[in-house]
Amino acid sequence: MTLFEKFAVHVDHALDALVAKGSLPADLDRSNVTLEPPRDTTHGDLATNAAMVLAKPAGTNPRALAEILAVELAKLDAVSGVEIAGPGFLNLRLHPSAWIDELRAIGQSGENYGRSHIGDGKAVNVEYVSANPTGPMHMGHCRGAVVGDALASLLEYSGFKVIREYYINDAGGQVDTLARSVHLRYREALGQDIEIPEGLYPGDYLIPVGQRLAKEFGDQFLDAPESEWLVLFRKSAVADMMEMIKADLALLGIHHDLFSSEAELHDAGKADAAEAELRARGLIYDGELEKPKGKEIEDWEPVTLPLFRSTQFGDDQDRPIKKSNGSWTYFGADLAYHYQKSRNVDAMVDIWGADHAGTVKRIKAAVNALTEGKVQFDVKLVQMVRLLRGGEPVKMSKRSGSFVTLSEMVEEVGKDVVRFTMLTRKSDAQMDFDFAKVVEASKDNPVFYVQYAHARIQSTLRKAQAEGMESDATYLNLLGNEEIALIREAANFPRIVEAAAKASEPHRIAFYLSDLAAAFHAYWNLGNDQPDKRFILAQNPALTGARLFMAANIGQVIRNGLRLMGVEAANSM
RNA sequence: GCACCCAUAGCUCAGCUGGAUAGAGCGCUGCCCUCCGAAGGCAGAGGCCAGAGGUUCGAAUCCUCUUGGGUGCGCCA
Repeated sequence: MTLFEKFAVHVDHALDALVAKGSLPADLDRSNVTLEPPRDTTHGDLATNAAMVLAKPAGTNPRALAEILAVELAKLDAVSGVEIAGPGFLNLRLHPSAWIDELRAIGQSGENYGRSHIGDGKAVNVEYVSANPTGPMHMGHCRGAVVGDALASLLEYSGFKVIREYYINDAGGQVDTLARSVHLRYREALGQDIEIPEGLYPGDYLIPVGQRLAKEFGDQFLDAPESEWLVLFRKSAVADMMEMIKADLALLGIHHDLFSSEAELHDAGKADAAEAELRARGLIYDGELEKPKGKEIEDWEPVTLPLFRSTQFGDDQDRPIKKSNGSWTYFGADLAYHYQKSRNVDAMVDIWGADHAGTVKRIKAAVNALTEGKVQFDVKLVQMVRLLRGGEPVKMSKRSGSFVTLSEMVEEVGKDVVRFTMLTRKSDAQMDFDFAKVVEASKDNPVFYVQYAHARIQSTLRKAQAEGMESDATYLNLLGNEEIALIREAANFPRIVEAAAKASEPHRIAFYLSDLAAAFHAYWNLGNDQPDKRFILAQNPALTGARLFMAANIGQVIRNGLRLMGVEAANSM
């Protein structure tokens, strides 16, 4: 149990005591009572809003309730002082030993410090990346991949049973385009001159696929009609693309548990089942679409299609689930996919690019209707990343097939830099990724800053060891105010992890680590002016051991945070 | 035309799901290496949290409207 959890219980018991005395009603809702470290450290170590939140329903005023609650809290051994402040905050000051106990707790928990059980073993499906299987991963996929992966780790660490899923869109028109593009490369491999028309994929990465098919099938399909090779080439090319994508993801340290195929979903009749279900509930009907506004469409003709009543859920239009040729629309297929998925889990999270923002509402509405709200479903949008180099935009042309690929990014700046940097903004805000800045060794680069703090800790431990001293928890009571301040920051880690998991916001870990690193660097610099504030004091092995113990455990917290982000901690730089 | 996202220091961004005097980095001003890593640190200046209403003990945070940016919007994927 962390220090905050312990004191939350203490506050609860103090309220119980007031109830027992008859000074507080028994049936008050305490869910809004919080216990937090105050922003301003002069306000003490912990603050609770209990008196303010409960005063009104208890029929009293905050100050009066605070007075009697303060008396109860002051009875605690670990509390050295209670103050009533502002509109009715209760500020608690703790004996240093309370923080030193927490430092010991970090030492005992080690790599599990920050782990929690708030997920209660519930199964959560996190679907991320899901790039179309038509080419290599490029930087546009990168942020969603990192955010999704970090979120999955975060949920796992918080006690959820996580399934990392990649949904392969291998049934739409774009994979037919892929197959045709590959057929061209196949002909090329057999010696024909080819020209790649507009609309097909021009990338070089399809050349080896064509060569492989040429080797496998000879000239069997050279002049054959499309109907003979399309399905075969499509399947084969998609398999190749997925191998390529998996290799790209592996460069970022990303490995999914489950790859599900849209085509297989249809083959298994899941989409039809979903449609039947929705029709039975009156959520699908046959009707006509309105002509889209804002854009002139010359060949518009009203057609009767099976429509989902998404207007019932706030969409501005009912949406078709099938096209006039009978095949599934993307929306229809996606609906079926989520329906299928929802049967095996307690919650689902999708990570989508912001370009799909317009469809979030309808899919959430549809899925909620299908699961009757029993399966929590959320879509996290990840905004665009602008690539820069020294402040100048990196030029990209999709038409020529020359975009910045994920593997190029990782090759240039490294996996850890990509991952950390992608988590330095909340995901629904746009971000810039500057190739020059992210590798800069300075304090305005958080990747470096955090790594540097960890490297300093490790080098200090190495140096101490060389001088025959080591981390020792025997004399932790020798630690002073500056050390306590640092421990206080480290002790925030479990709270941050929990909040980040609840909000599905992995970027909070990155910001926290920057704060912790700043606190560490500040502490370190005390030793510049005051030699007795350094870690290694030859004449004082007891204090040295205590400080090294603290340093080692600050390092542990940094490692735990970095691990959630999928970033390795540097031992030297 | 419509939907979604965003708007916080000169710049880039946090702000712990409603808490106290709104924070950090860059840039600017002034300091700190005989030293375990100065690749760092300390201090100062800098704010109408886009604007207007509302909700309540309390709003940058929640609701409505307005303004200004971004993204997307076909039976595409």
